[in-house]
Amino acid sequence: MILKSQVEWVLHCCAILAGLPEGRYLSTKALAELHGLPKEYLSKALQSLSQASLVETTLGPSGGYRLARAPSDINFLEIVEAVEGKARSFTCTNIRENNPCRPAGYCDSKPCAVARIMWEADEAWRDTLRRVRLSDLVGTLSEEVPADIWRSTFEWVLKRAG
Amino acid sequence: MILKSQVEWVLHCCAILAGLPEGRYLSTKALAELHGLPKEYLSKALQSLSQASLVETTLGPSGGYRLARAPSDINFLEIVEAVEGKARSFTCTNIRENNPCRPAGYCDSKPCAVARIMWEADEAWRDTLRRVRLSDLVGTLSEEVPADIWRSTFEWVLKRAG
DNA sequence: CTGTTTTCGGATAGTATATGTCCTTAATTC
DNA sequence: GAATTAAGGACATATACTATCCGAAAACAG
Repeated sequence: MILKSQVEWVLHCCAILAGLPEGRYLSTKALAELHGLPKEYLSKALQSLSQASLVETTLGPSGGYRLARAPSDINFLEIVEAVEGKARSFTCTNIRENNPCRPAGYCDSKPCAVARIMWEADEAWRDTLRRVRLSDLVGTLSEEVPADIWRSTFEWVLKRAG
Repeated sequence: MILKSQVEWVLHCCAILAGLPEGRYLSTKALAELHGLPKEYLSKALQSLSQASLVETTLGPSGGYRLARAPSDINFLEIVEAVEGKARSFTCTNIRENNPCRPAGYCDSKPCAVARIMWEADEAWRDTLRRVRLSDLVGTLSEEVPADIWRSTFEWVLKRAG
């Protein structure tokens, strides 16, 4: 059970977009360079954010991405699910139905007990991510990243933001 | 992020093994037939349980698997990790190090803030599974599965248990 | 002792998914 | 009109999952 590397990518990208001034856009090219990522493939991940309506885009030079909502109104789960999908990590194939001791045509009243437990764990994972806002990440980063690096990074970004 | 189907398989198998009388063994063949699973591949999953010391084995006819500990002393996380591995679902590749604004040779004092949040969610998932004992599953099943199916299943099992 | 059954490990093949690249199209800016 | 961008399709590669087959060693029955 391994998350796509795209999850890591878009989380870092969203943190950068969260620091972008109102009305400005940042391109795939800039985000790829800033994080040392393959531009073409990162583009696919950003398209996922776009399809999930987490970011807005414009075309042309000075075009790119910006957040569609305030960082305090976007949580981690939304970002993760945008690229990873909303499917549960555990899929029940109902192997209990293969039990040769079952009467033919017997129908279960409840979903499988095994699945219910696995889904509960899945929900705990989702709940944790749902509780963390993008603004929380930005807050942590602005505290932990050395001030000069933090500042020069956004100078670098603003120089490239349309 | 999708768990292997083997996870579902071994959980159901452990539930059956938990109902096995003291000192008896159940073979891969029987477990595969009972759940309608490919015998050879299920064998790999059961080997994982064996390597994790969750089950004990004997060879020869009348050989097979039995639980190494009481069902109340085995939790879901142990079983899941036996086949799924103990690795975290989110792997941090430290893309922040690619930031061109970083001074050369700069070293981070803490693990990445993004990773810490993702790992926290991972821990919530693990905690949930850790809290559920195999005996809890058996308890639920014995309540929910119709008594006649439950009984005939274990008659079927005992007929094949060595 | 011989033959059968079992677990276990290695080898191998097929399938699905993840990763990565390339190209075209339409919109936007200058 | 030329350059730049997001979007999406097509395609290739890599990695993991699923599945099967085989041989070895151990246990058991006759």
